[in-house]
Amino acid sequence: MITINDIAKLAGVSRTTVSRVINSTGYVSEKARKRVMAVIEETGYVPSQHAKSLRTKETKIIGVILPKISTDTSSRTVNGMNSVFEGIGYQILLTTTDLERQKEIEHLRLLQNRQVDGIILIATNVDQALVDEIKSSKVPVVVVGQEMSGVPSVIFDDHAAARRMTELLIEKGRRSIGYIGVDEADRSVGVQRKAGYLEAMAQHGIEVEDAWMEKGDFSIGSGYEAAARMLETSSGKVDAVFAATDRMGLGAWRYIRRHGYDIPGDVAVVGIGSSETSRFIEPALTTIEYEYEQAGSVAARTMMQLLQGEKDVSDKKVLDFKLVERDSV
Amino acid sequence: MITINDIAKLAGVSRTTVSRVINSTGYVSEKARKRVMAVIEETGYVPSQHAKSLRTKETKIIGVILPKISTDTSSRTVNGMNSVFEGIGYQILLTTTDLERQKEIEHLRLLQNRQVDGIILIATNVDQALVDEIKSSKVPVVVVGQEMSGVPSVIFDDHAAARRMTELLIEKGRRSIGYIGVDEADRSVGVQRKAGYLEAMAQHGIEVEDAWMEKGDFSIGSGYEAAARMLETSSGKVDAVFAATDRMGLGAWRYIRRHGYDIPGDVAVVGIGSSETSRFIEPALTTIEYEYEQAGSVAARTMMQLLQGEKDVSDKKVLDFKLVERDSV
DNA sequence: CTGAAAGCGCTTACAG
DNA sequence: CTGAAAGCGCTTACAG
Repeated sequence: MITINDIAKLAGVSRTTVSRVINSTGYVSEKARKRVMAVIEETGYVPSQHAKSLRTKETKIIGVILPKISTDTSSRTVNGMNSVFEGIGYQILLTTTDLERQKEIEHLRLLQNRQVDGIILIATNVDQALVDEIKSSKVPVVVVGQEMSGVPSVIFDDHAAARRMTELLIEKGRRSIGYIGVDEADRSVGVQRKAGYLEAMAQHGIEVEDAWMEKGDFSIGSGYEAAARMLETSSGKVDAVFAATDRMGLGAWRYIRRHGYDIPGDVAVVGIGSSETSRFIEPALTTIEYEYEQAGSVAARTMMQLLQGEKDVSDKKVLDFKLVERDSV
Repeated sequence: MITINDIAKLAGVSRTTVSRVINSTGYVSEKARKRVMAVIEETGYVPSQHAKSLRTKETKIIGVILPKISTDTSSRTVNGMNSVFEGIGYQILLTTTDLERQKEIEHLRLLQNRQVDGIILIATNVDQALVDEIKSSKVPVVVVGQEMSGVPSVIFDDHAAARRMTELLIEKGRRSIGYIGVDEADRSVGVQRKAGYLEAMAQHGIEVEDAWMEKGDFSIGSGYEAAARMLETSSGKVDAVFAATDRMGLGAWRYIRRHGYDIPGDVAVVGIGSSETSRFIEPALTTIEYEYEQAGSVAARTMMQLLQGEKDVSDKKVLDFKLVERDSV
């Protein structure tokens, strides 16, 4: 392996000088710079990041923890972050928990050991253990997708989005609106969205029946099952199904079509997330679109503020949403 | 920051001993080990990977270059690699080129600077510049998805898969089979699949008309456009469309349905890749399923062989495929 | 404008 | 079973 010492020797200067030309710091004569550059070019030398980091305590790497890499959500968020980091010489180190909660904590630790400069976590829960781990982190952490008091977070207005969607359904004349939610450990999806739905229903004086409330686990299959239970127990009384996520909405959509109901004639189906498949099916799913790219870039910019030691970094940025009305209502 | 020296002092031993208990190497008395462990526990000490790597020249990190993170293909491949690496203490550093070819080379360089132990590249082309970069790499490189002579690669049998699919269409009585391919810089998708299609056609004595051959760019939209051109110029003569990828197949599917044709009554549509959406639409798309998880795990295992300096690592592993017949034929 | 020297936090022969 | 010392490849005051 070729090192800074080799370059120094070949260029006939000290390694201090080589370091200076590499980093363009301090004074270096034009002649020395030229010679060093030439040698670097010839040899294809690249400085060891480890040695450098060991000295400077900086890695220019931001660790990103994703729940799942295969989703639109993840890729769009990462793209948003990339757009900010790329220009300023930062790199992203991606890890994925594959939806295992325990791994969020594990990866938080692993990334710190790798000496990343900061960590952006796309969170799926607000467990106390997670919050504790974040608060005791040596490096700045920015959370996306969940609100955590005292931790800089970028979130969507899940409550308002769900309320708006429910109102659309009510405007369209639906009254018996079933809801497919998820576990409440996920505050954003499990709690906020449900609250938005319930609030809209209450405001319009519609009493929500027990049989209308179902729960899934984010998967398409669980949406299918939930729709089945809902339509069986309330014996076809439901005239709309609101799924907290597009994937579960897709499952519900499939159950409903398979069992001879017309969408939206008999039952309307809506989701949240604007996935590719939701746009593609016929009738296309009405959904809420979140600006994931923006979430990514806002998170990245927040991280940079933290890294630059800015004091007044607000610990909560709420992003907008857009209602996308399609054929399923 | 707390270092190995602090631990040594607190535990009343030398840092050599601390190093030994951390890495479980050499002899350490039970008493010393206990004391050191206790101190590590209390302080929450974690060794600096940079310092460690600087000494050992090992990082236990494998860099992975993905063309796009949002696809099923990518996530399944990464999962396959994870299943191998997780057990043996290796971590994955993910980067994405977002389909820009130049970035494959750039990332190859960046990862080497980060001193990863090896690089797995999910390749989209076999440009000479790329091959050169790979061959001059300081660390082992394994390529997935493209055949590169002299470079260990894991590939699918694209030629056989396309031929098999074409034969299915012919068995079903189709004769005028249109083909939507991609640029030939991509040997696997652009060249091999087309060759398989052409071979099957030739073997069955069907002459392929110019108007049946179209080209797209992997996107859904390009499949739509290609189908449009195909059905217009050959004035409805085509009775099947074979798209080299599911996404383009989806586009074709959409065009065909929108223009009043029945699938599969008037036109059959098939793809390759087994994407989620392809399964979900009605009629569901007939496709080829590749074992991406297996590709990932095979690539990971090949990497480990390379890292362990094994001599007889075959530089070409060809994976199987499965024909998934659904409603679109 | 340039270089010698110290030091970042580890591991690993070597000697005991 | 244990420790002193050298060294991995850099950067950065400090002195000239």
